[in-house]
Amino acid sequence: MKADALRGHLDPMILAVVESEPLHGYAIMEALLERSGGELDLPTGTLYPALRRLERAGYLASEWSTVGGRKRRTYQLTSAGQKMLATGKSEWETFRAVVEGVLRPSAGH
Amino acid sequence: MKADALRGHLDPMILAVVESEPLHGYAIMEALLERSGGELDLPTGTLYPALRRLERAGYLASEWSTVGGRKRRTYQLTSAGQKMLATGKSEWETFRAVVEGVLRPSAGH
DNA sequence: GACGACATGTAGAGACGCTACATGTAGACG
DNA sequence: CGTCTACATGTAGCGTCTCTACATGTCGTC
Repeated sequence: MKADALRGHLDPMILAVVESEPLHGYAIMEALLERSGGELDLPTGTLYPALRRLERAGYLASEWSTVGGRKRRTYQLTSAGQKMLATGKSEWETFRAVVEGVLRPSAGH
Repeated sequence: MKADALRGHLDPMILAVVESEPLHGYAIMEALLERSGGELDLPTGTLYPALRRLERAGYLASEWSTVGGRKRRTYQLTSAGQKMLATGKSEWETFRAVVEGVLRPSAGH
């Protein structure tokens, strides 16, 4: 999977992963890896800046904690984030319909 | 639909449109608009550079003609372009599975 | 003591879709 | 004749996001 393909689609995916429960960065990485069937193995240079961006935008809120001597920054979805996630899901459906409408040999060309 | 969403997905869409018949730039724009149900209205600053990029990469070949006093550059798919289109379609399926695996409330979270 | 898993982060590069601009023809309408 | 819309192609420069590479540190195990 090419890197560029992810553009603009990563944000809702991150939000989706923390929807049911707050997670810290590393756990978000693992969750994405698992939910994607091993396909989505984000480098830290992608994930952490994305998380900060989402927090700055008000979609996530973070909190530091220490577990087993390791510091964790745990992110949870804000109410704005929930709305954004819903929007993102809806936009994904649109996008998907657009791509498939173009890609599949249309009914009558 | 956000601009970034398109990143990395535009190329296969363009190739798909010229698969069945060669088209010139403006006609490709119209075909994309039609196949996408009016959603995909590309600005010329996106389409024309993309076409040149695809030609430079060897996926498209172009030829000038004049129709009704207007000059047209008509693009057709090369054999490399056909392969690329097949790859692109396959990658789209993967990508789609990844996004939906993450986005939809997973079976057991 | 070294290594792998856990955990977070920054700096800089590269790619590409967008806005805005530039150019020109053909046909319709008043 | 002048203006406007559709047709038709193109470039310059911007902004943004993901990536690579690097930096730092803990914990448990061998």
